[in-house]
Amino acid sequence: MTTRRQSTPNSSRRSDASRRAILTAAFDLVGEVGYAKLSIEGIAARAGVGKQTIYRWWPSKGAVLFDAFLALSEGEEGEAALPDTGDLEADLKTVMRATVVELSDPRYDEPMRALTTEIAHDPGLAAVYRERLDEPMREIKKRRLAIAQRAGQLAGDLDLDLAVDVLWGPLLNRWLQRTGPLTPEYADNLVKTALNGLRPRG
Amino acid sequence: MTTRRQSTPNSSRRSDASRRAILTAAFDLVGEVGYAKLSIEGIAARAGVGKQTIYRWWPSKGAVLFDAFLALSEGEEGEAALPDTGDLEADLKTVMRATVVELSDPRYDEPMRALTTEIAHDPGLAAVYRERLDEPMREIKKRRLAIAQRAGQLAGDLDLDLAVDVLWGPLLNRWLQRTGPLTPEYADNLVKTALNGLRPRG
Amino acid sequence: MTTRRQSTPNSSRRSDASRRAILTAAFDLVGEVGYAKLSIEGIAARAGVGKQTIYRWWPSKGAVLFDAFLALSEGEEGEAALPDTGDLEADLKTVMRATVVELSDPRYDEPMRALTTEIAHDPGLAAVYRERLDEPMREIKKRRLAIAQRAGQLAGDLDLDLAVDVLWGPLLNRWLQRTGPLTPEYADNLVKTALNGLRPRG
Amino acid sequence: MTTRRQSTPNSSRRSDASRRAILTAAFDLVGEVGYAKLSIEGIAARAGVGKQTIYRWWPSKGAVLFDAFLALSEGEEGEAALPDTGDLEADLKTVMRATVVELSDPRYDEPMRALTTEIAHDPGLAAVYRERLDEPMREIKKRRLAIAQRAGQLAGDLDLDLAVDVLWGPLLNRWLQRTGPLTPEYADNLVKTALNGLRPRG
DNA sequence: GTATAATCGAGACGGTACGTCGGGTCTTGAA
DNA sequence: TTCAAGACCCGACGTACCGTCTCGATTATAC
Repeated sequence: MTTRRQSTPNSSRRSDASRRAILTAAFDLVGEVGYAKLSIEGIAARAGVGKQTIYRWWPSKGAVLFDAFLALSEGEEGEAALPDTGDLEADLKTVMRATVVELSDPRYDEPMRALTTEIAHDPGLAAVYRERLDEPMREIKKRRLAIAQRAGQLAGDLDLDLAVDVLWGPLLNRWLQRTGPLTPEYADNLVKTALNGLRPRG
Repeated sequence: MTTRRQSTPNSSRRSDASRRAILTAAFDLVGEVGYAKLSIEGIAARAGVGKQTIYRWWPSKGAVLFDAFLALSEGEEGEAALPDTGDLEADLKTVMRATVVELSDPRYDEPMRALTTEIAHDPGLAAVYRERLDEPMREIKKRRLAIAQRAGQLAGDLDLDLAVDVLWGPLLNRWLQRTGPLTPEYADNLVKTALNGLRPRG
Repeated sequence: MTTRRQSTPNSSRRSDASRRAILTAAFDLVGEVGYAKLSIEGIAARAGVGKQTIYRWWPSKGAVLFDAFLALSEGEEGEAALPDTGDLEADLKTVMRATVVELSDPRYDEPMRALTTEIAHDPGLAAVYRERLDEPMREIKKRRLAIAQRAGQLAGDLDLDLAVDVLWGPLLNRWLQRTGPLTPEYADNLVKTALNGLRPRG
Repeated sequence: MTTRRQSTPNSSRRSDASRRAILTAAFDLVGEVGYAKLSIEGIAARAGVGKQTIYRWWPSKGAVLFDAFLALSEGEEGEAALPDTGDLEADLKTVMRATVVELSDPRYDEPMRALTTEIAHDPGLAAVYRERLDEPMREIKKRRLAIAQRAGQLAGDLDLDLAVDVLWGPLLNRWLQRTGPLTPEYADNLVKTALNGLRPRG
């Protein structure tokens, strides 16, 4: 039997109850009052914790929030995979529609914006984000695309990282900047257009 | 046709010197200290202006910053157009490379991140942004794409708004989240891939 | 027929309506919100007058308030005299009781405290106060005392200025510092004690 | 009998260094710039203390100043007594002349005016003032008068509180309102007149 | 009987201070 | 040693007024 995997290196003295209370409080609060009004004091008060306990273990407000997200996605990792029915376009549409639903859920919208913009301003956080969240997710996506590529459904010389960008980038950008509404139809059109390209086909 | 005098409708009593000083100070400061450390107090001090003069005319820090951007892009509007050599792919690569250069310029990087994330958190600001900056720019892009479409270089049923998303979304997303480096090569590959699609061609 | 006596030297152009509105507003406001919260802006707003109109004619908040008091006591001056029934002690008690009543009237209490403390901090104002309000009142009091002195009811070598101090000083001090309640009995005892002295008689 | 350690009941966590620095700064500043220009911000800066530390422990600017006075008079209390040579008039003149000197000292004049006028406007402060400063001082004075009264030097039915008023009220009033100069002669005359009364003596 | 110049209401302006919030550090006493 | 609690110094918030400064729009003489 292996020891419990630990996402944050802990001193043996560290109170796990406090840690959990802080992450929960942070996630809840950012959804309630928004990122701008989120404060360490507020998190500490809500979590029933001294401010020092937060400062002792996290370097910044963004780091707490980030850990709160990590805690959420913990356990999903490793096993997750994109659906594979053999029909790439259909599978991607399914996934993209699910992403649309998730981004539209007010319960996740605010916290996710908070995390995203925090990352945009903090290169250090961005690096951790890439390593701990973005890369694993990207790997999952690339896995499905690689299967399709091997089956000749994607261009043989296609850079799969770029492919992920072309598929998800437009959606995330539209979400973040509210350039337009996020609908299942948009998800479908996006997948179709990205796959076929803007040029006319034969 | 009469010339436009005033880009922002002003009370007749408003001091234009103060307005300009504030916008300049805001833009400069956000580049120097970053958005997180940008303060109304700092802007006022740098601009040699009372705080009240800022609060009198702008509802928020983000709104000041936004106006600073507007002031920058003023005058360019209306005449601007994407290059048109007849070769769509080459033209788009030229534009996309220019965008890469601009986004890499530290003089614009911080302020643009600040504006972008501010918009992400403030729907009101987002609406103004769409109307005053995003839509005009998007129109310019769509104009070039429409020409190509009429020339049969783009799919006849292509939604040009979506096309703009597919072309620029990936780049902006990579920039904001620092998912990877912004290089001219990336710009080229992006354009090529978006035009041809992920699927194999002929 | 003589021309109207003018308490403040006026330019012929000065608007008397504004002047009156300002003094009224100042007096009313100091009674409503207290001296600490009395502001030039408030007075101007209440009087329906531009701030500059106040600054043009008065050097300070205290000066406005002072003029408001002058305006009140205008017209009384000159004719007023202390009662003279022949019985000095009775007459002084009457006057002192009236003073007690006036000082207890909430309509005058706050403004009078304001004026008094303003004078305490502003020697310039104090000088004007002495000349325009204190001296005239003191003269009236001394007139009555002089009559009594000539009638042998007061010590022949008595300094009447000091006598006024001894009679009214204790009352004003008790009022201002709230050292004790202001009652008619206190007024009576004060008069009696001041007249007879602290030493035993006879 | 145990020694008293703490004059003001303190939370156990309160920093006594800060408390003292604040009181000293307040007293010094009021003497330097006057009460009108005394600001919490200024006190905090001078004391090297955060503003919040002042707001945490005092409700108002006046309360700080008041405590500064209390701190000054601490330690003197209890032992102090008026001189008693057997000659009441001489003793009172001595005391009254000392008061004149103190009130004329510019080092005490401004702060004392500030305190007095603050008390005049704040009944709450006035109550504390009576209890902590006025009553103890008054008691000391009455003690001396009581001795004289028992010796037959003062009227048997004399109200000693009123006697204190009659002796000190005129002086304080003249000082505060600057009705006239404060001289040793005035002190002497005041004592003599108050003792003998305004009426002629046998 | 009109010019014309001082005065008016209004309110923007550069400032100072307000009283509050939260940042991040430090200390205390209990577990 | 860590924890909850919270005082501390500090910086910024957004507001209230300060006293100065334009702005037209009245007025009420002096032309």
